[in-house]
Amino acid sequence: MSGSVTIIDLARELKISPSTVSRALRDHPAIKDQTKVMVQELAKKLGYQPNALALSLLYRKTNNIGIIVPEITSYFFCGIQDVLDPEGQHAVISQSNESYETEKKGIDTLLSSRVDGFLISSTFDTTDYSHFEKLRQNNIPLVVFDRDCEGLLADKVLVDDYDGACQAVEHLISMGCKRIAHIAGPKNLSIAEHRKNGYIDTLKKHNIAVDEDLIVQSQFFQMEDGIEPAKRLLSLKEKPDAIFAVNDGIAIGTLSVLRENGIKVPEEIAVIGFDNDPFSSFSYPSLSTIDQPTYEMGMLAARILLKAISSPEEEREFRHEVLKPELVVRDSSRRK
Amino acid sequence: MSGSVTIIDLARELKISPSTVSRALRDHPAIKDQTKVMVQELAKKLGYQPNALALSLLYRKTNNIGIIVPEITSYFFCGIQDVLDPEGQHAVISQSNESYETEKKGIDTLLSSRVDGFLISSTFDTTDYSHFEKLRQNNIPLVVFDRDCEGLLADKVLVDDYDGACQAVEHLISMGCKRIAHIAGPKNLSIAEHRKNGYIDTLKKHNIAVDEDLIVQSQFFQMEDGIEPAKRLLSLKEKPDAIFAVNDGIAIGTLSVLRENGIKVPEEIAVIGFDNDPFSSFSYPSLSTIDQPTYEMGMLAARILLKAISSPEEEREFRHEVLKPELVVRDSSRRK
DNA sequence: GCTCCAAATGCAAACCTTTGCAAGAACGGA
DNA sequence: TCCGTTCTTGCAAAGGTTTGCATTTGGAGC
Repeated sequence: MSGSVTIIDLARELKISPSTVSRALRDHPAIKDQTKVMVQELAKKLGYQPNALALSLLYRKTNNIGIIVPEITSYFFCGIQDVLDPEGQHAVISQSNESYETEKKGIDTLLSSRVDGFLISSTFDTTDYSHFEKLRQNNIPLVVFDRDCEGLLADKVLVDDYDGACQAVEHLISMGCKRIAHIAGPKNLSIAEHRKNGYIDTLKKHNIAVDEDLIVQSQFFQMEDGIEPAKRLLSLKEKPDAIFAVNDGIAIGTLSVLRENGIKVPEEIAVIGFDNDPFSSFSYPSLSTIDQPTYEMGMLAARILLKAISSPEEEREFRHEVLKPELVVRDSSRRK
Repeated sequence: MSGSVTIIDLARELKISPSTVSRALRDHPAIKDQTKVMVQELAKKLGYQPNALALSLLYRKTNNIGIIVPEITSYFFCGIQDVLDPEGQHAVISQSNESYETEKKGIDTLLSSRVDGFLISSTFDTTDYSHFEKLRQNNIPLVVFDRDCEGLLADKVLVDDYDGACQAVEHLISMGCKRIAHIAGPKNLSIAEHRKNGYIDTLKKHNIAVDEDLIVQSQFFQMEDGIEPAKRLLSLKEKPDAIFAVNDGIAIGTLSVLRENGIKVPEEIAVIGFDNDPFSSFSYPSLSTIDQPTYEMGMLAARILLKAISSPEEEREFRHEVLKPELVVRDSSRRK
């Protein structure tokens, strides 16, 4: 940042006023062509770059977007960046690592650095939304994506987890599975709850009794977190013939347990995950799953946020976009 | 950002000057205790937050760090954030997607937003470093990490890829493998080059002839990019009995090809990757690999950068840290 | 009541840019 | 030559904060 040349430097050099330089650079009609050329040439020669800080201060807009996510992944981030970049906006990221405290701190720190708006996907532990409410009170736009915060008034871009779960279970049923188990996600997390509800309702729809023993819970979303729940399912007297895991990580962990126990997938137990993570097509057997449009989710969330930032403060309707997920059938659930 | 309360607001409310308010808030000794209390209470009541923009302008320091990486992953980012956070620094991220042009644009855009320094891991295509040199000319600190830019004068935090490759190949040899193939990475990428050199030198050290047929190249680093090279290796008249892949992604792709061809791993062909990606322990068979200290790399790079930013412009020695990777043996190379 | 000193506070500049308004310059017409 | 336009340019304020220096305030001592 040192050695940067300012408009004042140019003005001094050319013995004209800073305002004239400013106008010349922005091609203001009131400036003589000769002056414009003179200024622009010197600016180029000296490598003048406007000081974004001064502009931010003046216009009360930093062109920085705060992003708070449990874990940063490149998929949705691509979508966000592809929207932000052309608009000259920057992504300032804070990873919450599934910690409510970290998330809260992240908001404060980004807030004090004056980001123009927030894109947020909340943690497991986030049940209290007062730190989000605070944003609205400060009139800072906020778009919630991926993980819903139920009851929070905000723009939202979500995936229809319920529908995805229905598709997954319908598929398993169509493959002839009768005892379908579910490894559910962390308790108070809405996406996990919706997936579980989709599971339950689909069973009911097909007049299959919901057996509470067949619903176990995972603590987190990583592959190793699938091991324990899978073992619990295997220890049942009446084993399931299919497992619908809350996400691909858990499903992969499950596959490893089944493999170790010599259980044939999908012949003995079919498995399906959720997310369509890139490794899911390379697991053994390749994992059936529900594809989420993560890139689109990132784009849409970013677009909505930018619109909210640029639009006047008039009370808008909050948008509530729900993207459709899609069944991807692979070997782990393909019978015969 | 609207509705934010300033020092001037506090001053007006209390009928004192902004400078007094400023000093009171910062606990300046020249201010009467009574005044301090009065100011601090009002500040709290009104939710005053200092305007970081104004401070940045004044101190010529944004407390923003620019991060440019081919693809953002949470592992090294955790390390970076854990260093940045306590120092009140923020990560502004630009993903280059392995595109040189995007990388260059990323530098310019972050530069104009006045980040204090850069953490950079360059793309495949980056052979010209003039955009990095520009940073040094502007006196903006830069730490290169993970992927080396050979010949560039800058602080660097790298992993000893050569040594990692040696460990991998030594291991394969110790398991009794004779015809060890290598799936190399993109041509001009230094880490790929180093890994390949480690492979070659280790073979030579053990008096094993280097067979050019056994060295094939992958185009990128994703799992699907391992398929084509693996097939090429399998089409050889004399098949290899081991494959050292340039990274875990390629190795996983390779495993899938071997599986499809009914080749037993590790009995017929042993496989080892590089990186210790989280999915590598859940592949089938679980993948032997070289663990990289990504978290430490992130931390160290961030620490060095912060130091460079805070230290005076005196010409320092550039630091050149090389972290040691570590062999992780799993099923894909364990010969009884 | 006056002087002097210390304690407490205020002023103004600096960081960099934009922009409404005022002022200066140039020029045409009479 | 002078007036009235029309072009150009400059001034100053605003955005929020810090800080060296000057100023005010208050009280003690004589």
